[in-house]
Amino acid sequence: MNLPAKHPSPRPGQKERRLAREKRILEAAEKVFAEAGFGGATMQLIADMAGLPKANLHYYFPTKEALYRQVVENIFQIWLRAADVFDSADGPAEAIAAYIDAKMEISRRHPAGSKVWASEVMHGAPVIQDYLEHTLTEWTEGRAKVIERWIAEGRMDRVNPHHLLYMLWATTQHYADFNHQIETLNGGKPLSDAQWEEAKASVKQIILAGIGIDASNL
Amino acid sequence: MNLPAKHPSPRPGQKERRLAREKRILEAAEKVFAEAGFGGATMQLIADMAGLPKANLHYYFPTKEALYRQVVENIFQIWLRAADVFDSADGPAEAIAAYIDAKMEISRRHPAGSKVWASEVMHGAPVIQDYLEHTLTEWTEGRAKVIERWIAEGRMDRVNPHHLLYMLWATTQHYADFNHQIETLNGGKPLSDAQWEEAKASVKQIILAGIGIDASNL
DNA sequence: GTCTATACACTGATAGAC
DNA sequence: GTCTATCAGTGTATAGAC
Repeated sequence: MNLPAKHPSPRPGQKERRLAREKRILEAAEKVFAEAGFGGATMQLIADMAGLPKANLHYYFPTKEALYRQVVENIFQIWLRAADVFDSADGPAEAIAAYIDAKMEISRRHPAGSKVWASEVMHGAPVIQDYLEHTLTEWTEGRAKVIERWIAEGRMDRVNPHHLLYMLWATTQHYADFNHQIETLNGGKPLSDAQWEEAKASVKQIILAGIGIDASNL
Repeated sequence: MNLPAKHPSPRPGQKERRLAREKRILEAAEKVFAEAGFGGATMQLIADMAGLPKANLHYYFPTKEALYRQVVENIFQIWLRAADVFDSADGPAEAIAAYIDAKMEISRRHPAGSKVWASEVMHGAPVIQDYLEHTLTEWTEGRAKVIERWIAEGRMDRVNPHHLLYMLWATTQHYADFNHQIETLNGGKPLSDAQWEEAKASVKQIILAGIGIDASNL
């Protein structure tokens, strides 16, 4: 006799199905939140894009805000992984070049995520404020100290470390957040592979030279 | 006897009153659109902030979109005025330094406007696309040519003019669009006068050095 | 576990009294 | 010219059938 368990016996493959569907929802949500903002996004749009009935969203994510929160936290994780490469090299030239490459690659592959992040911060970080105050603050202060050491060791010009970091963030994320403007100025076409390489090279050229680093051997 | 005209005889001071009220509405709208995005903004919020009944908004601006459009166009005008200083100097050092100063000042004085602009572009420029395609494209191509001439004349390093312009926009606007993040990293406090000066100096230092310009005499 | 139907709140916008 | 009252539409969220 079949005894359907009240709470579903986690049959093999069942949990995976659920996770796969959650992932589809999160990807759809990221796109919709990026295109319309939190206020302009509707559960209906997200559901349509994920290919399931609207009410079903509320089964996986109880509220619109919970879904949004999950999207933003995922983006922060991607941001953190890119931040790691800052420490993978032992000198300013390699570290900053690798960081620029990593962040430019995120802007290229995850423009929607970057836009959601930008929108969240622009609106005062209503859901991610604790991450800004702790994780981001610690990371920033730590990296500022590293930069100051490099300066003291004479390996780069004396610059304000915070403003250097802001410039790195601003410039790399601009290629995601303002990709529509960049495409319009590019004749309405997305940047080609070669143009992306030139963008990365240009950013590295100006910033590295700007802090007194000879990048000719990178 | 008093003869109230059907269509109000434009009494002295009447037109001014209307213009003043429109201005109050536009300022309130800019703030609300910046804080909540187009989708998250409500006519009720804007009306409350402007200090008049909701329905009255529709007397001055027929639809939410018309009000939004006016806000965005005003911001574009401010952007254009700042762009003028690019041509006011005859060399790259003065021109770019003046442009950075002007755009940083806008970020400081008009953060809400900058956020509305960023949001508009991030969402694909639904109302401002024609400005991007014409006014902005022409300005950008013109300035790119000027930069190329400076390069040819040996007055600055060979860099891609477009990516230099993107970096200028990204960096200066970052101080408005991400001011909440910057304030959080500044211990929860807005930048002081001295810190703003240091920000401007840092941006100019890195970018000018980055394109091979000696800024010691600026 | 999944979908249909619906409750309830709130939005942009308007009609009509003043 | 300005405000009060209200409408139609849409949004989030849920109850309950399957």
